[in-house]
Amino acid sequence: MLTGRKINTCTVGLDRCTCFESLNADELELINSNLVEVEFKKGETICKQGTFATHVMYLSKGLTKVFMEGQQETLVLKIIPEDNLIGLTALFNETNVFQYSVAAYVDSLVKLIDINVFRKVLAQNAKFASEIINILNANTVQTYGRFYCLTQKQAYGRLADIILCLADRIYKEKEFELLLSRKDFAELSGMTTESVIRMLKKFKDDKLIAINGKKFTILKYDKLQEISNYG
Amino acid sequence: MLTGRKINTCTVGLDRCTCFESLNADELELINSNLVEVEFKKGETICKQGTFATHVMYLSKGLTKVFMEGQQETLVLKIIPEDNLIGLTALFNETNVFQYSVAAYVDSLVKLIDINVFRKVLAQNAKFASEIINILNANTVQTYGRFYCLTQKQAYGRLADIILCLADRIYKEKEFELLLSRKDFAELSGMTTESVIRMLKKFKDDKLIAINGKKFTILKYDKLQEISNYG
DNA sequence: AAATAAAATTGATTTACATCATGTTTTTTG
DNA sequence: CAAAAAACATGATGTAAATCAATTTTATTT
Repeated sequence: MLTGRKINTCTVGLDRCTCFESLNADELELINSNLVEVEFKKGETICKQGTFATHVMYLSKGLTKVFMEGQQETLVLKIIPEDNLIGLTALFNETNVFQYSVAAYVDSLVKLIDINVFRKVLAQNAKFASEIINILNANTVQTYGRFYCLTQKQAYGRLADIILCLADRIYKEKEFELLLSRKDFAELSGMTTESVIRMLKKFKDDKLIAINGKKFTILKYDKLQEISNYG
Repeated sequence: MLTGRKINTCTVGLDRCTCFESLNADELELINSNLVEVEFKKGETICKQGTFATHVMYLSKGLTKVFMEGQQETLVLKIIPEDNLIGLTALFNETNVFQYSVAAYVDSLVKLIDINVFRKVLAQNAKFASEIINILNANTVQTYGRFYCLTQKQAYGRLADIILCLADRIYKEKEFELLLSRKDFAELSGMTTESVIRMLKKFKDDKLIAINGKKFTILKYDKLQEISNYG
């Protein structure tokens, strides 16, 4: 029996990243002097699966997806909104290679932090390391939730989930302009584009949501929540 | 394109847990004096989703599964063989509650380490913290692999996967006595018991494996590997 | 603004796997 | 060692969602 917080496909946390506050002036300076900020356009690849991990990334602006690429299939592991660290998994990876790709859903700003500098600070500042453990664990729990949803819930539930996630955690409005294409949306909810379209239409016909081009409006929040909790 | 190591549903790493070697005598003593060892019989619950996380666990002997329980569905997140830490995710969890259950596949021996003592050592020993980050990341990468397989591969591939995992990583033999029931086996490969039985029969008919009661023998390793890489 | 390309939509068909039903072993237990 | 209960096995049927095919709408380029 799942207790407490509802499990969803969404991986967007509500907390702000505060780990850098545990650094002293020297450490902060060390990080900042080994950092470059890069702009990525919508759709661009920020980090490519299989390449050497030379940086830890901090998304200062934008919205990204972290995903695994197979022969033809691709799996979105998580979505990462601004003010979050990306690529921590590569920190102590014996292969030193990114196990996933990261791409920008919208124009994004990314700070690239030298991975060895990051490692150095970790090894000397236990408080900071604890904060990072904290972040890693929060991430893991969220990914477990998504893992559960994508394997156990059926398509309508997953779709309802994502819609609520976008409204609650990304746009923070019941009405929003969807920035993702139907294809991205489908990938995110683990189904085909055609299925997403058909199911969105069903939601629309059932007056759970209103869709006007890219504008989405949630009409029956509770019903969607119910469907999300397995519909 | 997935590069390097093959991705599989198996979550059993090959490395031994060495993190405690970074502790000094005092820290080790602190851990050891706040530790009890408990025996769990096959099938017993070691840790229950939703309960307060008071301990980090170290599996000194046995084989366990970490799983999420839903209304009716259950998802095996990972399997954990001996000499591994369990429950690290709970370390900094704001809710202080286990997000998953753990159960023993076979008779197991578990060391329960007081979570606050563990936290204390983490906060004072950056080297140890780094090792833990290492473990967390290795775990995450493995879980991502399983996540990918369970969502993208079809049933035959997943089943081939698990058989290879057991042979390669658990029993380290091409012939082994399966300790799991068909039901457990099904749960682990993300399908129904009936499907597992049917597909095992197919593998048997195709002379990929031989089954004699609980005894499994891998006959065509390469073919199974091929099926696993999406068959 | 016409031409071209890409994205979105709709319908028909297929399929992998679950579910249901029922029978047969194997294991457990009084 | 029967009897009851799990676990294992197999066939028939159902179905959620993918795939395939075609059309319409929207966006991009010349």
